Amino acid sequence: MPHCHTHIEKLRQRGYRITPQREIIIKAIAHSTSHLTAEDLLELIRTSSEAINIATVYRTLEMLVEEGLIIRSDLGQGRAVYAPHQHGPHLHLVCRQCGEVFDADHTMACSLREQIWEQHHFEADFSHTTVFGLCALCQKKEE
Amino acid sequence: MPHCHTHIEKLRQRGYRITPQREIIIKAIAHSTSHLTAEDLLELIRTSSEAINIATVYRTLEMLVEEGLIIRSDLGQGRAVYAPHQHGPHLHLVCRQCGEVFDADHTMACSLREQIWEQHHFEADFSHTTVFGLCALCQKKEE
DNA sequence: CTCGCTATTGCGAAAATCCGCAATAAGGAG
DNA sequence: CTCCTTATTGCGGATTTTCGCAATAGCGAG
Repeated sequence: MPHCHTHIEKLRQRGYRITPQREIIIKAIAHSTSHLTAEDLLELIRTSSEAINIATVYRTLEMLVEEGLIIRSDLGQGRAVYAPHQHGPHLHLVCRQCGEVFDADHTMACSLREQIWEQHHFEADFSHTTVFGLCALCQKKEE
Repeated sequence: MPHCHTHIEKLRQRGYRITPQREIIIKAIAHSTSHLTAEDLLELIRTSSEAINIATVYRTLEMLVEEGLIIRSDLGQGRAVYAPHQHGPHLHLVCRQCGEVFDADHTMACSLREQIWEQHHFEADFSHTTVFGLCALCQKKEE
């Protein structure tokens, strides 16, 4: 919630036009504490304001992902979830079991980035990479 | 190609029924050298044999992923690609510009996996993690 | 404040993916 | 080999996500 205006300013500076639809979407996702599907978001918006076309929601989400303001995770099952990216770049640890998303410092990936560069001349960007696995809780449940 | 029968045997032992459709799909994907979408696979199959329903392709792919015989990566743009798991797990380096996919040795991520474990008790699985970035070619074009 | 360029929206339709259900067939038992 | 159980297929249709295109509307210039 304190980030809405920062985000909007950032987008404006990068040459994006600030439309009412974008403001609404940005506010809604910034206020959310957990990850949302595009449909969730649409529902949220519908209650508080004019309906926004679902295609616009998808396009805005795609843009926000590209600009690094939110993150998108494909959790399988043909559904993607979106979440605010409030504390700067980081890795996303997504639990395969419960779907929970944890943030990890992306600087841990520095040496890996260097190795990839040396071997493939590929400039890897770990600033919002999604890593699947099992969270501590679900590991216990497995036994 | 040498793995088809191993795969089929494995599935049989795990209680799956071996249908002609499954054999065809397993052979097609095992023979492929690169990543395929479900549609690619359908096309491949159509040329050599009876048409198989696309839903069956998806269901078989999902099952093979669950059984760990193939891997699935979401490369964004609403498309998933599937690849044999025979050459061992690997990282997917996806170029943001041209969309090309490169494979990298996943053992490079070992130390990162350990760090994540120490800091978050999260059991990360890098066996088919997708890393976005810029490939060597597109880096040159950027200048 | 008005004008003009062009980014953005909404709409309808196309893709991609998944799902329910009846019909079929794999594989074990006899 | 035949029969039975039930996993699997094909089909049609639902859902999720994307796309093309005409209409709309930000926002910078004047």
